[in-house]
Amino acid sequence: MTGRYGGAVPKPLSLPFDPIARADELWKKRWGSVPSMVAITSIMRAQQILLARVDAALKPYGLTFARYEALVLLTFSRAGELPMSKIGQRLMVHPTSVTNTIDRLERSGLVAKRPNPADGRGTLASITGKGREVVESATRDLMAMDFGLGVYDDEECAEIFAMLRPLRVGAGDFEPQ
Amino acid sequence: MTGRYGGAVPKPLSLPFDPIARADELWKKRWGSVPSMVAITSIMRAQQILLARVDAALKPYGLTFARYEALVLLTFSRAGELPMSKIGQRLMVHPTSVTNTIDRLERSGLVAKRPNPADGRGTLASITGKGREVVESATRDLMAMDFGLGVYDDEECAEIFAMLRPLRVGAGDFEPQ
DNA sequence: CCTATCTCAGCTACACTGAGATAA
DNA sequence: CTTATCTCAGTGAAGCTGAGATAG
Repeated sequence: MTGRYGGAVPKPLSLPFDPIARADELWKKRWGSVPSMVAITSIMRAQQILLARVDAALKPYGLTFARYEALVLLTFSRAGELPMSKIGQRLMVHPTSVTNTIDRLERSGLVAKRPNPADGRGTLASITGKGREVVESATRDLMAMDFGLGVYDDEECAEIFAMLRPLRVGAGDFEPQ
Repeated sequence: MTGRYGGAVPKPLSLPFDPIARADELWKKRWGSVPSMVAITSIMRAQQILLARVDAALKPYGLTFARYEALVLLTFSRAGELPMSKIGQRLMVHPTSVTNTIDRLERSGLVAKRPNPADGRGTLASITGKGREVVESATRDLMAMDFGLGVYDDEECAEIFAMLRPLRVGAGDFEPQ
């Protein structure tokens, strides 16, 4: 915490006004009312805040949120292992990103890789005992901090989920119902 | 579009179920009900979807959303110019990121830099005529696509803003009221 | 002297493209 | 042969730390 650099991301100077509301006012005068601009800016900033909080909580484990999600996904599978391709589909990430993520988890000893006996082309990523321990501890920590969403109660969290679901449906993530 | 790579980010295979709802079910059995996990995952995915759409729309202009936001901010200032430090505070980004962003805009001829006459340490970033043209065109495009939020009407966009505001307040972004 | 502003070098995490090996 | 799976190399955008120059 040496560099103060004027107060940027971690602890901003607390602007005397809501920057998004301010942008909305100026936007209206120039280009007309655009509620979607206000909404997207809110989502972008929310993601930034939450990712910073969660990544900070995961740092002691040498995990990022992306790697944590991969570990959880493996935990949820029957045998504790999944093909790389399945991981990419479920986490909505690029295949080369899966390679990268799993390689790092492997280097940390949290995941092992082995050829897929059912498909000579494929590779299985399987969670190790150490991986299971780490995911348990990390999950306890994240739950204790409500994944950075402590200002909301359970019902409000459910509303956020419901509110954003149509966007995911519209993006073709899954077949509704 | 040569690499099909199994269908990842651009056009997923459309899972037969909602992956977040599925995770919620499995999560409940193992760690108990955690609505905040569902909410954060929704926000992360929403941001990913929107950023991909907006960045695609801005690509013809050689802009990213981050650079576009910087241009808009300059457009909103009285003289079309702001100190680098102010830009960082308003956009909530790191000072070195401001340097990087503005340098790229300068290389594209959309922004010019000059020493701050009121503060010998500081630098002003000022939008150029070309920068104003580009931001006008880009804004027209983004508004035409509702910033990727076409599935929501104006009222729903306002709800998203209202819903996420307490999170930004809690992060110390600004003083409410 | 201390603080503020900005830049640079270097690092990390991540997404993507393109190419290629291997197997279904 | 075509398609699918995965890896590697390289690029680009972005964030951070640490250090240092310069000025208030």
